[in-house]
Amino acid sequence: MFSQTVEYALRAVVYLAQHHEQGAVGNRTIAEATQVPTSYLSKVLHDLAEAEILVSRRGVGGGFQLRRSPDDLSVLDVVNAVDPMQRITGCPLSLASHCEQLCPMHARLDAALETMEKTLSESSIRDVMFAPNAPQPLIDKP
Amino acid sequence: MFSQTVEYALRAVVYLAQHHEQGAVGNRTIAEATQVPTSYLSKVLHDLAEAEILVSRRGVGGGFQLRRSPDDLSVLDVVNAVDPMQRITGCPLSLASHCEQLCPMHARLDAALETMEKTLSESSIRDVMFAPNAPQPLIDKP
DNA sequence: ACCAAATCCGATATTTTTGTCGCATTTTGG
DNA sequence: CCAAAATGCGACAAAAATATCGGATTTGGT
Repeated sequence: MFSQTVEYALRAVVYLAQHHEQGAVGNRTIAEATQVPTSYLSKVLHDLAEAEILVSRRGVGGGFQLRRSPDDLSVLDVVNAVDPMQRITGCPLSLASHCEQLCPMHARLDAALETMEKTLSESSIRDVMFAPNAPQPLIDKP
Repeated sequence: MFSQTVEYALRAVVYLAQHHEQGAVGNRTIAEATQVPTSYLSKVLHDLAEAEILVSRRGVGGGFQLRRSPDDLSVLDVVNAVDPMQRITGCPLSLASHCEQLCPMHARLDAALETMEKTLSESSIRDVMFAPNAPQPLIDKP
């Protein structure tokens, strides 16, 4: 249901949130910490930078960094940056009389998508970094 | 978010529910009515038959038919037959301390999946066939 | 018994997603 | 100014999802 790419992007963003004070972090470092293939991660990070979620700095001491605070960044923002949620807006069969109002079949599916979209938009990155009596993302020892 | 295959399977099942009294309906007929590629639909129908959602009868006058009533068949049943929902049960990174309890990041994602799964399981095929002031699935004229 | 209608099923093709590689470009420090 | 560290980026490779084709098999009617 969630693509591999979404999972990777979330790992990277959460990692950067955890190391926010450390300035820019290189692709290699993030890849190792998040167990994502290095060369693929560089693509994902690039997408996140294009979506203005990360800032990238080239050259020595460069790397990636969160552009906004983890409080102002939702999980949905990250998802949409790499693998945008596709709501059902028009009739997939292009039936004329379904254009204005979807049939109940597609309406239900879209309602489910809407709920999920809402849940993701209401979860900030900080929200998913800490929870009582639960381990922290990416960190083995509690 | 929903695969093409899920969309096709739902169209077919709803079509068969709409033509429940007519006995078995051939692949060709369903494909035309639902605007699904004929040869691909035959695979999807086969999967639905294996999942015991449809009965298939070969030979002259054969075709596919719902095995259960549309009231006893949920959207989730159809989804799981062709493209099973994958919940997040264990830590995708295999972190030892996350095995018992997921970190909040994965916990939230899985909660969203759980909500969607619940919604789909609570929607019967009959539920998505009719709604007040809405067109019927697959049928252009209201 | 034979023929035509229909699913079954395996092989193959196409497209998208996921992943890899190498080189160009940018930047800092000596 | 040069070398090393880092991203940018385009081309390529592999895997999975989607789609097509053709023949084997089953079945009912004549």
